[in-house]
Amino acid sequence: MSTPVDIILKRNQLSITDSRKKILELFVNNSGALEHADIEKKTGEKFDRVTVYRTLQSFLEKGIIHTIPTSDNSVRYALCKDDCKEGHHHDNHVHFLCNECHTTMCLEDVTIPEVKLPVGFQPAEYQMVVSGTCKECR
Amino acid sequence: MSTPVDIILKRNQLSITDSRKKILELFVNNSGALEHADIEKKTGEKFDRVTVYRTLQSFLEKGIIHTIPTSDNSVRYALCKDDCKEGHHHDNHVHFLCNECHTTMCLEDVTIPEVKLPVGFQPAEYQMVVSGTCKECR
DNA sequence: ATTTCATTTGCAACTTTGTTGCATTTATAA
DNA sequence: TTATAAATGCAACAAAGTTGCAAATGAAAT
Repeated sequence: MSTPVDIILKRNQLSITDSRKKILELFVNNSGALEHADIEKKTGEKFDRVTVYRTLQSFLEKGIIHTIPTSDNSVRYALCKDDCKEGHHHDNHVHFLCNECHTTMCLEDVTIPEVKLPVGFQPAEYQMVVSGTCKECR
Repeated sequence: MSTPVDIILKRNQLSITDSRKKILELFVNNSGALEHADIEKKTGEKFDRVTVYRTLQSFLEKGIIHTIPTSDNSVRYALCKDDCKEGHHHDNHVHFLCNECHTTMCLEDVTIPEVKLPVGFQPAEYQMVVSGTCKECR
């Protein structure tokens, strides 16, 4: 039988391994974004650091997850809602960073507004992160 | 005599030292944002890594520079246009990241548009980064 | 100009984070 | 069940960031 996680892996031509299943499950079951350290903790350091790096890398390449810009030196990943085209996907939603619980989440329903750039600037991608207090913490 | 850089330091109650002068000059003379590694390179590794970290930290605390969100694990800093209030400053402009020359720059004239968040979300700060091709590279 | 004193710097030692090559293990398909 | 390509874990490393402390320096007062 195929679990939801297996289906995602298959659809992206990734072989179904223990680490990929466990790590992808984390994203599916977590509403917020995860960074490398979170994953190591949540899997109980069951997998090698290298494996986690490589797993995240391949999820990223396949468009299963996307990164969220942060002001610090961490890299945060979140599940792409639906299938994103391999390579370039459309991540046109706003991200929210809660200053209380420090969770980063996707606001799938909030579309990034267009902005008028100075002459000569050719936009390709827009990223927007709003920080403040989230629904749960207020 | 006081150079422009000296004035900025004095205004922020920072003693005028060699490293602070040189590093602040980099920001004043560079249009784009700088990360730690850039600063070490551009100063010719004249200053200890620790000094650079501490200098950036104090500039940040005084509101002389601000960070720009990035999707990777780097931290990019740029000069605050005018005096920002110590601690919380208003960095309500859009940032542009060029995919050709990899420069990150402040678009001071482009204000981040407001977005309507789902009920319960209390915004405090907005960040927006547009990537694409800049004025110089097209 | 000289002295004083708090601040800043550089060094050393360390922790954490991320990378690479390679042998072993595992998943998939024949 | 077996063959084989892919994924994993280990080891060794490289890079990034931190901390404590002694020495050097800047600013203010004499």
